[in-house]
Amino acid sequence: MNANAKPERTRLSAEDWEEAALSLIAEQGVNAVAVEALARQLGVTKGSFYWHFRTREALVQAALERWEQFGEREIISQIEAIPDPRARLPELFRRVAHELQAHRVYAALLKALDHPQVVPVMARVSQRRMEFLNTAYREAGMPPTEALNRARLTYAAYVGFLQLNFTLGLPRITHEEFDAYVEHMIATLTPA
Amino acid sequence: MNANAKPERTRLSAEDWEEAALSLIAEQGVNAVAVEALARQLGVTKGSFYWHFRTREALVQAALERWEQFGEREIISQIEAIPDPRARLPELFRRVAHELQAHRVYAALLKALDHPQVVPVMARVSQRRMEFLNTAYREAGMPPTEALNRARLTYAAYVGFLQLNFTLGLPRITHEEFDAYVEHMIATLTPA
DNA sequence: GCAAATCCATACTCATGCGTATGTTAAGTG
DNA sequence: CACTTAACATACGCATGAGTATGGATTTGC
Repeated sequence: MNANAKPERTRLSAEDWEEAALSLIAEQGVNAVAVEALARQLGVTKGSFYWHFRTREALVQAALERWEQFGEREIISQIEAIPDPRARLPELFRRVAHELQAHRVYAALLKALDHPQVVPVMARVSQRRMEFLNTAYREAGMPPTEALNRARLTYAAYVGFLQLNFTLGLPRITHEEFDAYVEHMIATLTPA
Repeated sequence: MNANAKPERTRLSAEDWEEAALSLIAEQGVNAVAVEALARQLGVTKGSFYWHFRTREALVQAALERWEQFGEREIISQIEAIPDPRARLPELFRRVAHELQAHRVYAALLKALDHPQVVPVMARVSQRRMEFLNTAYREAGMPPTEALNRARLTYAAYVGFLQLNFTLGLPRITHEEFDAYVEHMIATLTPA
């Protein structure tokens, strides 16, 4: 019983360190990733760490690239499975809105953009997502130029929303208010 | 001649330190505000600093509050001077779009939101600006609930745009593209 | 069942950056 | 011109956290 409450005294791999670093980033930001602190949390010491990684920078890099690979997939494939192109965008909005838990790492990285290592990762991820939005708008019947600008606008609104409501804790919006806001977004940013 | 190229060997005041800290924040982020580095830049040593401020934290706090006070005023009063309420929002968008230089501090603070001292300042500033947008939308004839949501959406788009284009250097948008984007924002987010 | 990897602990070094202690110079002020 | 105070210099202490050196403990392959 109780397979991993006491961390299941097995030996660690590099991936274990990367996962631990990622969840620490999600909770306390990139700057909180300190090797001795992480080691304590994993029940080992620095000696272990410096066997798996040459430097702290290498760990952060590996963790970020790991997140970049396994982070998105889920929702995108779900949305592409929807047959009617015009139904995809509203559905995308609602899905994203109600899985904000999955966006905690993204939000955490947004508020760590002074760290030079996260900037290129976030740039790539944001670029891909905006291109996804771009084709979604075109497939919904929007002319190319307008679709690109609308994709930019939509993704900017998403990023800004995370900043304003996650990072800054602006006056706690209620659940009903939030749903109304999402519907307002759909009505404003989505083609009729 | 040459009144302040060689820093004009006069003695410093607390305000001088705050201004220096602010411009350093705008260029290199909050974490770059180190007292010894700042002292070198001002041509003095730590001894001077710890006469004016009790701690580094106090300097950061003072600099942020200084920015909070003298940061906004300009544009808001200019916009309120426009007689036709429906003309204010488009004009606001265009003004803000072309004075992005003035928003460098705001962008710099956006990417330093892991620092606990900047969060409350940014929360207050963002709140005030959103309320300004809110009344602007109502004065343009929008019903209250919709106006509030539209204000949230607009400001989120603004914040997100700064993040995507300032902090992340997403594929250098051209001048014409940018103007077209602004007009698209106006068409999408502004009442006809 | 024993060697060679693999994984980890212990005990350091070293740089950075905040803060302190105390001495020194330049302005005022009576 | 004495003397007080604002503004700075110099030289420390001290905590934090990265990285190293080296040896001990476990696996794993043969």
